[in-house]
Amino acid sequence: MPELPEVETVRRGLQKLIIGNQIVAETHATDKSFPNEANEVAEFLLGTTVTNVRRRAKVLLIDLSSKYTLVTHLKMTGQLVYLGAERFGAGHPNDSLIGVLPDKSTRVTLTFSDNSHLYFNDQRKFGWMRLLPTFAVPEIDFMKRVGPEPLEEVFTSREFIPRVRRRAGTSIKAAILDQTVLAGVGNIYADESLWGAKIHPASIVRELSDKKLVDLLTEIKTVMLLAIEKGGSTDRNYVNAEGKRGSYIDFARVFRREGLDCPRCGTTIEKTRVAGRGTHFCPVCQVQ
DNA sequence: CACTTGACCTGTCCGC
DNA sequence: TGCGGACAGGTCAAGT
Repeated sequence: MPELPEVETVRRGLQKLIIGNQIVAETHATDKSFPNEANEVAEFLLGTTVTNVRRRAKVLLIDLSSKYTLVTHLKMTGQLVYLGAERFGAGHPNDSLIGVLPDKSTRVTLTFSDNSHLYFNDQRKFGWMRLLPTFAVPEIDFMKRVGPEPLEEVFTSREFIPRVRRRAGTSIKAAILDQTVLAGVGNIYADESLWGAKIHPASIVRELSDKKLVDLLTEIKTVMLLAIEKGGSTDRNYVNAEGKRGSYIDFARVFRREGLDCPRCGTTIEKTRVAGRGTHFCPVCQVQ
């Protein structure tokens, strides 16, 4: 599911909902979803309060007063949903995509002292949640290897171009999906950005001019900002911290629009496979 | 080293 | 309505 804009939307929601909350209980379905030992949980999670909610790449970081951090990767179908005490057991209000929680996809449940809850749901079980000392978070393999945040103003084409060019022999789509090149781009925003920059997703990196790569970085930043503004994309499972959908998909130009008209030139959008992923593009305005 | 493919899981959709 | 296969927003290990 979630790419940078979705995780950022969840982060913003949780920041409003759980900062200052005290955690009083934790349960998990399997050790794969939450591998920490019970004694670590008792010592560094239970009784602590949430001090901050951060994001790095597609990883969500919930800092605790114990100087530990709950590190969560939602992978394809993960959700972090908060339910206030007044709704507990009653399902979600309004336009939520979520029914009564916990449900069969619930992997981890945190209970706060006011009897509100945070649920980590994950249909496909690819995601995980781990308790780590806050200082140790940057030391995990993923954090050591992951590239720069695309929305940092200091991240410009000066840095982007040499990083993409390390993947000279592969497709540009594979290059920008590579989290060590830059952080946070996934399948939806890769397709959307490449359309914006008029680059065919299968173009080989070494064949692309620097100017094209400059355009691409501009598009990545623009698309990510718009997607955050729209609360992310709900293609299937994604919901924010309140269980609600994101609406970027209504503004998508190519993603999941195969058979429809390109909004720029009117040509029928095609779907193919690039870098092992379903890939949407306009065969006329996105040239190799 | 650079690059590609399959594996991890469950659910849904599509064609027969 | 049932059944098999393909596919789904991410990452990693293992293969070439």
